[in-house]
Amino acid sequence: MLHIGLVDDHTLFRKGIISLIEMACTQPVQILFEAANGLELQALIGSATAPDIIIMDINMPDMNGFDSVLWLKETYPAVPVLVLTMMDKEEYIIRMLKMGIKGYLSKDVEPKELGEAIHAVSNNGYYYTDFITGKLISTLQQYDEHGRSLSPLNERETEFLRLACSEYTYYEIAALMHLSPKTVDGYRKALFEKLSVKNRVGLALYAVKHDIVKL
Amino acid sequence: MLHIGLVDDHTLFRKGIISLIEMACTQPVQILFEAANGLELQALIGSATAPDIIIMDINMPDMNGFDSVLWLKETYPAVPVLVLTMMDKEEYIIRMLKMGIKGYLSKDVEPKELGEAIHAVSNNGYYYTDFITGKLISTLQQYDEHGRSLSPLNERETEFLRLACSEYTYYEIAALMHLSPKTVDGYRKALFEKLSVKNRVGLALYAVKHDIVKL
DNA sequence: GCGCTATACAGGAAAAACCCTGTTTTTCAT
DNA sequence: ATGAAAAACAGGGTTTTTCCTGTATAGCGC
Repeated sequence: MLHIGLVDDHTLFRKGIISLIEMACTQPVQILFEAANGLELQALIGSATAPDIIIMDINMPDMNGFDSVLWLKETYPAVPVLVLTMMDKEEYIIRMLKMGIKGYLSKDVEPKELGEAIHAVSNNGYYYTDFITGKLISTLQQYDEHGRSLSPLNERETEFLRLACSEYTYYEIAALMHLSPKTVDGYRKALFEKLSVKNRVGLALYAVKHDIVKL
Repeated sequence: MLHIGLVDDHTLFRKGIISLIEMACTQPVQILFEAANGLELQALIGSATAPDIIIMDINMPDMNGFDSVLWLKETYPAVPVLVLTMMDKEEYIIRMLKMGIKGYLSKDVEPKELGEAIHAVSNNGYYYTDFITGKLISTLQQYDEHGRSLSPLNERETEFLRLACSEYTYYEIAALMHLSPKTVDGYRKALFEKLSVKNRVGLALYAVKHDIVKL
């Protein structure tokens, strides 16, 4: 018997997945718990035997997939996580892989593949598709010919970018960061170059797109 | 026999819904077709008898829910549409209701409610919950004491806002809109007031937040 | 010590954004 | 048709952003 924990904020999606798993799986499975977010997961996971696999979404209210996996790795490091999400941004996959998830699946797959992924994770310990491999390669290609990383921003730059997504003037941002306005001016210029944008709007949209600021 | 058409870009979600409908429905149902977006819907709907109900998502690639409903109302005006989405923004609901959809359901409901909605639409012709009513009321409250609308942007303002979320200067935006830079200046000022923002970054973030521009 | 790199900082200037006030034109309801 | 509202537009000003070039300092490898 395969014990599954399911973490996704959309009830209909959860129920649909459960229905599919129960119908399609060759192996007998049992849904140990359903959680709408990380907080519910924390409350529910202790009340049963540890699941053989946790299927996890990323975008969830209150406590998202990243924080949930982080907590799981500290508290239940042995429980494998299969991320099932429609977010297919490179950064998300990379970030999740670094956290030690065992598989990453798009919601845009056939039920058959979900079944295969579940069994692969429980039998082999992992399930990575060509899709993931492709994303990883495209990430590697985000380094320029000098081997320098193009996008990873450092602490100060990230802080500046966050503040640039506001109604503060650069002068005010400088004060908030305890820097000279001229230094902030340098940051702006450097980021324009790094992120290939031409003005502050470009910075703001980049930050939103890459979840450096949340809306 | 109840004939259903399903339009949603996520395969797993579609299959899950089908599994749920087939298991839970008291009445015998048949899934006439599955489409991943409006284009697929256009291609598939003619190849079968007209469905008794179409279940439709909003966020879809290539051709979204709005355009799909628009097309349906022109081509198959008699086919009722039940919108099933996770987008619960007032503007979306209002826009869809104006287009004449027969029901609006969040993906965050119990399967039971989906079944009820399907039967209500096919029997009574519509299914509107308290959730919708609440959203409608909160929309009505978006008018100030003078009865003026606070947020609904008109065509030109929306177009301007879209262009403001770019790296064009206001001067260039004026040219693109065939207006004087001074008029565009007026738009900017008016929108700052309307949207309670202080600079162009505020405009851009508002636009993203309200899905006036997509990232 | 000697380069190398990253960070913090300046002067100066041009461009763009921002913010008033006020005029003309278009639209539209009665 | 006509008066009110909305849209388009200007003059002219201040502030902010953007973009140069160039300097000082601190850390690090060898």
